[in-house]
Amino acid sequence: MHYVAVVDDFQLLAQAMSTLVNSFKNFQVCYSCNNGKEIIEKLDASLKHPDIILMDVNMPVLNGIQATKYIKDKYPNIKVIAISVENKIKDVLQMLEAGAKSYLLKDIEKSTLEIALTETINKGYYHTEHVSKILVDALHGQEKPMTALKEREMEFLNYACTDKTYKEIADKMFLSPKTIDGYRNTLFNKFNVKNRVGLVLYAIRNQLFNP
Amino acid sequence: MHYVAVVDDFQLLAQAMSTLVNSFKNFQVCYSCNNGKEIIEKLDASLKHPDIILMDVNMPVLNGIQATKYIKDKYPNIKVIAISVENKIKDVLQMLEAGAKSYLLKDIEKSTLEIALTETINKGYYHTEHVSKILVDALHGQEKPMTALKEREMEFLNYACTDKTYKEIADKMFLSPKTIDGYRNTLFNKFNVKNRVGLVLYAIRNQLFNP
DNA sequence: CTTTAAAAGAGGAAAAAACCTATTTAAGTA
DNA sequence: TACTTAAATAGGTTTTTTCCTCTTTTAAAG
Repeated sequence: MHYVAVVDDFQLLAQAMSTLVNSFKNFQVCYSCNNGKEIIEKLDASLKHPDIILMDVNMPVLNGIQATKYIKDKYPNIKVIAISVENKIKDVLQMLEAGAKSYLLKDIEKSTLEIALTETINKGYYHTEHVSKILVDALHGQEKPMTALKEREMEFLNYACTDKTYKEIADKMFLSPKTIDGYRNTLFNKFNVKNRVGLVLYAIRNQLFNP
Repeated sequence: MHYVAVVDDFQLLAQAMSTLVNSFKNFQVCYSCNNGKEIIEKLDASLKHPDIILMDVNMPVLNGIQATKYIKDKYPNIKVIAISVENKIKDVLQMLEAGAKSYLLKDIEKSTLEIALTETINKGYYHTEHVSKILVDALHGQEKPMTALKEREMEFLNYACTDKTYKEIADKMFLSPKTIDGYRNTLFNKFNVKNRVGLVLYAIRNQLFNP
């Protein structure tokens, strides 16, 4: 019998997922928490630890990436499986880098979860096709190392993602409208877009701006 | 025994939620679907209907609001309980307006779901404190209930949320650029925005467009 | 068969956005 | 200090967007 901890701020999901895991033959939930801080506190307070932690990525207080880093450092034998509703490339890479053994997406099925748990116990990891693709792309697909934006460019981008005119943005940033013109063209080139709507969408899709 | 249908694009949650509902004494899941279109097709195809539908709000293909409207219209006896990870005021109001009997938030607990199901069967509705507050605020604070978009307006909106120029959109929609001009002005007024970036942001923030 | 309302379309004008090609300024470095 | 580079800035032009007011067409209602 292998013991599993479930960590998810979405309580309904955490509890339901526990029920699901308990229905699997060789697995049993030992505890369920609602954020990274809680699971760490539980681990630090108890002598017997779970074999696997099903860890949500986006949580308040302490998110899955931070919690996983801490856990891998202090309890390297505990295997962490990341579970997220989002499949943002950044999240996946950060989570795996932090030490997660698997990364499951929201469109997973009941049986997949059992397979993921079993494989993680047996082979030490479980990757869906989707995640494997992200990993491969990240390794030799140096296509878009996403040129880091400078402070000022970032500031402009955030204004560009509002209904302000460039003149208004210029005022806000204490720059000439012509300089704003320059920032716009720079970002158009960096992001390979051709107008402001393209810029806004790119920013949102790459988490440079939260709508 | 009351029958429940679960509709959620998050399969893991849909299946887990089904397990949870099945564990309640007087409830049993009759079917589980992954978007609004699926549930409607199942209802239309079968003679025996569920008493309650647990309906996610944000789903692809056909979202919970649209599905609920259809269901309340065609099968007024089926009670819909909305479930959402988001607690956006607009979502709540639209969902209740569409005919949902309850609106549950992501921080719900196992027992709350059972209570919500029971109350909805007995009293016809179940509101958490949080949702009640939104309702009261909405009554006092004149939140305008988002005029529904027409088919063609929706189509235009989706094109407007791309980097296409209005001329290109006109070509795509087989309309004159001047008519497109009209659609734009209509939506500017409906959404109370003043330019295309505002339109795009409004669409995204209100789930009329997925970035 | 009118009356009415909504959708589609048009003309013209002003504002904003987008695209060039420059020059000036500031800052870091050999 | 002189050299180099990037940020800031200008001028000028074209295209697109936005905002008016107005007519035609279509569809629904009395």
